[in-house]
Amino acid sequence: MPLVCDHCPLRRLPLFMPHSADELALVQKLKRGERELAPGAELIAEGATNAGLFTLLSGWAFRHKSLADGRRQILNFLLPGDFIGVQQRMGDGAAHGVTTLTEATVCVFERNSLWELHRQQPSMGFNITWLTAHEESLVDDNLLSAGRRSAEERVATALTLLYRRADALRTEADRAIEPPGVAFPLTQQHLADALGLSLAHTNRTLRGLAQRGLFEWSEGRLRLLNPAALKRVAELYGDGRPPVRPLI
Amino acid sequence: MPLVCDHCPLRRLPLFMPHSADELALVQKLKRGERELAPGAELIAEGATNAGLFTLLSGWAFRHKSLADGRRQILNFLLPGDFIGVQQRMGDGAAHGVTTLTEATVCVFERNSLWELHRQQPSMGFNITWLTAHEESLVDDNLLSAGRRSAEERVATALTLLYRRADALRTEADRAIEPPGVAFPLTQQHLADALGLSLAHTNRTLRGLAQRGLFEWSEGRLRLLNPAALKRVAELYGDGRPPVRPLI
DNA sequence: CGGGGAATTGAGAGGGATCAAAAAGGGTGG
DNA sequence: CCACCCTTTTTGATCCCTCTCAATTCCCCG
Repeated sequence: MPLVCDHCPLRRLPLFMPHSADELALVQKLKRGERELAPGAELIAEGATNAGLFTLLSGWAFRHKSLADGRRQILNFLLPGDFIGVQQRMGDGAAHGVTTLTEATVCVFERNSLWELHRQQPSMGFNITWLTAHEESLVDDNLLSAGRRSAEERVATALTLLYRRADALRTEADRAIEPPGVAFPLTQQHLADALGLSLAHTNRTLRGLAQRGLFEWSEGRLRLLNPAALKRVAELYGDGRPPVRPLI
Repeated sequence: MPLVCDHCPLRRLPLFMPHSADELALVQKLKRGERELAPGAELIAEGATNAGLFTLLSGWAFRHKSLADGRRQILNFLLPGDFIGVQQRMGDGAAHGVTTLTEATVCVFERNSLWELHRQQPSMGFNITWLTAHEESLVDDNLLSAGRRSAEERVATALTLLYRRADALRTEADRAIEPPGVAFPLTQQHLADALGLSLAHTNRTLRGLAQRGLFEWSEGRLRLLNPAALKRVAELYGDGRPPVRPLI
């Protein structure tokens, strides 16, 4: 039986802002159900023009597009709480695909919910704009990396930013219980596709940074052993706490 | 004296969708005035956290971010009708800057208009989401280029896509009157910064394609002499007509 | 006519790509 | 518990696309 929004475990995390009863009721009303996905499942096919609308409840996924000969670019990674499918109907350009990295659960909305959310609760419309603009800023960062950063800088940047996002989804209790580091369910191939590097070079670069003691990545978990040094390599500033965000 | 929205020449273009009287009245009410900018003027400084909100009325501009040592990445180009400043307050990451390429005029809104537009006219809120999502899809394309396309493919892609956008802003009458091609107020340095290439290599690549007779770029105008061949090099599909879009 | 930005062109170096293959892991059915 | 297969990670060797650094040449403008 599908989850009641009000009981959604994500909402209890400090990362997400509280919503009013009216807002929650509307989201609940528009919710069509849930869908479980296996690792590597295509939630939205590349080129789909009228795909659905989802909120990622658990698991990781990524947006991607590719060229005819198979070269693939990962546009950004999706973590729990990310809203999926807003761009699908609004571009002329071929749309991107969305594929899961792990087992995942998504909350399913009807396509028209995008408009209903705006119409019935303008604050939720604003929240959608917020999320869309925020995701764009992630893509901006990735473009800066792909366009202007060296391989080493790209890897350091990606590890740091993904670590921060993953970490922000945990409670203090989680941090105490879990083994060190955060779950990091990527393959080096995924990282390479996200950074615009070849697999071989991504591996060598990772290896180089790891041997300098900056991080440890094994058994699907990532541990930053020297976050300050990573930040320096990546030329990152800021405290790294992702901003409190809405949850649709 | 500032322009009355209802008389805005942009609205007469078939590229922009019609808006209701209520919608227009609200936009008019939130409009604070206009601002004229010289070429190369910084409309929003990189790193500004509480910048303004604008609609580009005339001229070209671009969004960009850069690294400490000066390497710069242009995220996407802004043409008349583009809405500017939505992302500014919503990211943790440092914000991008916005700089003009030509003389430009922007319509100035108060920062809080973003919320007022959503609140007072949900349809305009939806339009803002639309524009934000659409801009994200442009950045997606640029990331695909920077990450996975060769220099030649990047140049062909950028020329084709920019040509289409510029062309869509003209009326049939304009096309008849103007000299061949579209106004293309870029410098090769700008193109290089947008594509993640060096200036020298961008020049050589442009030269190579131009000598093969694919396009002509001189005196600030771009003419596609062989658009089909360019599309082929770029691996682009679709008819290239940008979708009809809202105008805030 | 001088000056400054933009476009070109050359030469040489190098960061990553490619191509291959070996080493690790991780299931899975027998 | 083991043999086997498939995926992922590593590592090596070589190549080449693109960058860097430097000059020139253009072109526009005062």
